[in-house]
Amino acid sequence: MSPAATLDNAQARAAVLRSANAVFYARGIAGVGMADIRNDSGVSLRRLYSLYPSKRELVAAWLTDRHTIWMEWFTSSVDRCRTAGEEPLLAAFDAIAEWASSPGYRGCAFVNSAAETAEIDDTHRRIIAAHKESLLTYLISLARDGGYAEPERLGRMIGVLLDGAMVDAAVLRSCEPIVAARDAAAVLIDASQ
Amino acid sequence: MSPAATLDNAQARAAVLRSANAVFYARGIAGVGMADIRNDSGVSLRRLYSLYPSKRELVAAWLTDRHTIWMEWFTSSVDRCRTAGEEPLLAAFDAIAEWASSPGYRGCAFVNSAAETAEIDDTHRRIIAAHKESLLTYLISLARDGGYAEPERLGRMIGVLLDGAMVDAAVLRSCEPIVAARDAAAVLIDASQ
DNA sequence: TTGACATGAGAATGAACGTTCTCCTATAGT
DNA sequence: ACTATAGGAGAACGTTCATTCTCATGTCAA
Repeated sequence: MSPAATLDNAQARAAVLRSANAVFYARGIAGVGMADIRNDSGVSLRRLYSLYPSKRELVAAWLTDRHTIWMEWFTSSVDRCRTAGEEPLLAAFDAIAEWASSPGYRGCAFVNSAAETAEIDDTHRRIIAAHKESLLTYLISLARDGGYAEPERLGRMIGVLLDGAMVDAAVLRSCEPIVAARDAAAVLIDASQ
Repeated sequence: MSPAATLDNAQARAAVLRSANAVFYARGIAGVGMADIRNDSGVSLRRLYSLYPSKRELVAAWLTDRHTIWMEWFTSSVDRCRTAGEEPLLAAFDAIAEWASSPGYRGCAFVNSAAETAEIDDTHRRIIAAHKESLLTYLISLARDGGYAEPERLGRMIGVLLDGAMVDAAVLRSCEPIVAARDAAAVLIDASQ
């Protein structure tokens, strides 16, 4: 099959997606060329195009991949706090706060990508919307598990707060909006007892 | 001085900014070329560059201009509802909901611009952050005028909700997040009585 | 009228970038 | 060993775009 020295398709795809994740998030889709992906991943342009026939398709693959990665990170962060006895719906904000404090934080990759009209097509838009729907579904399930009144309503309210927190923390380069959002979430949760 | 048939600098600037506002918001900064601005405004490239020495400076002028325009629209919308007897902090969400229902809605221009790393520089980022600070100041003043406990805290919570509502309405192409945000704001306001 | 200057229309320049192509190496199956 | 094929390196192509330049026109002050 493949020689030991080179990567098989699955390995090459993984390398490309890893680079795409780093570089698209850091510099935006329009700010990254295919040559940048090649330089970062070590996968040649030729192979890159054999794996992903166009930049659009690479972006779609990246968004899909990032959805999985992000949701795994997010749910496991919440889980960790849940087992530590914290209210999961509040733990969500702690996870975001920790992320926002880390170097290179630029807000939500999906929101940022959606803002780049020139680089985004309808396929991308659908992936992004599906990601937000998925996040909402998860938050609603947390609200349901918590036994609150009107879990769907509570979950949606928390969802708007979370997105606002991610965006404002990036724009203002501060965790203060996340603190305010968490604070608000606590009030909403109290009111849903 | 200037011939009657041509525009003086002030008129040309106004025409350029009007076009910039339409086209940068609709297609993003990277999605618009200087030639597009010329085509839309009728101001020649040469004059365009004599008014704004670079695209960066045009973008900065647009952001500054849009801040003024948007804040005027927003505060007057809130005022209109205030005189109609509605709680101003809730009227804010109604204003956003009406905007989001109008054709061409693409979320908050400042958030979208901040997401375009490749096109945005530090000057732009400062204008954007100042806009959000200004919005926050206004919301806090509304909370203060409403006589609520901890108006700064309430204003900041409403601010995160508003931004989340604008973003999510754009991403999901739905007013539902705005409704959820308004709903949450009502609970927060109640809790601040 | 004449010369200095502003302006418009749009061509030219130079860089960036998505995508394809060429040349060359190395491997795998025979 | 021999050929067909995959893959790498990176040049080449075609386009887009910010920015500048040229040429032609028109205006104002004298």
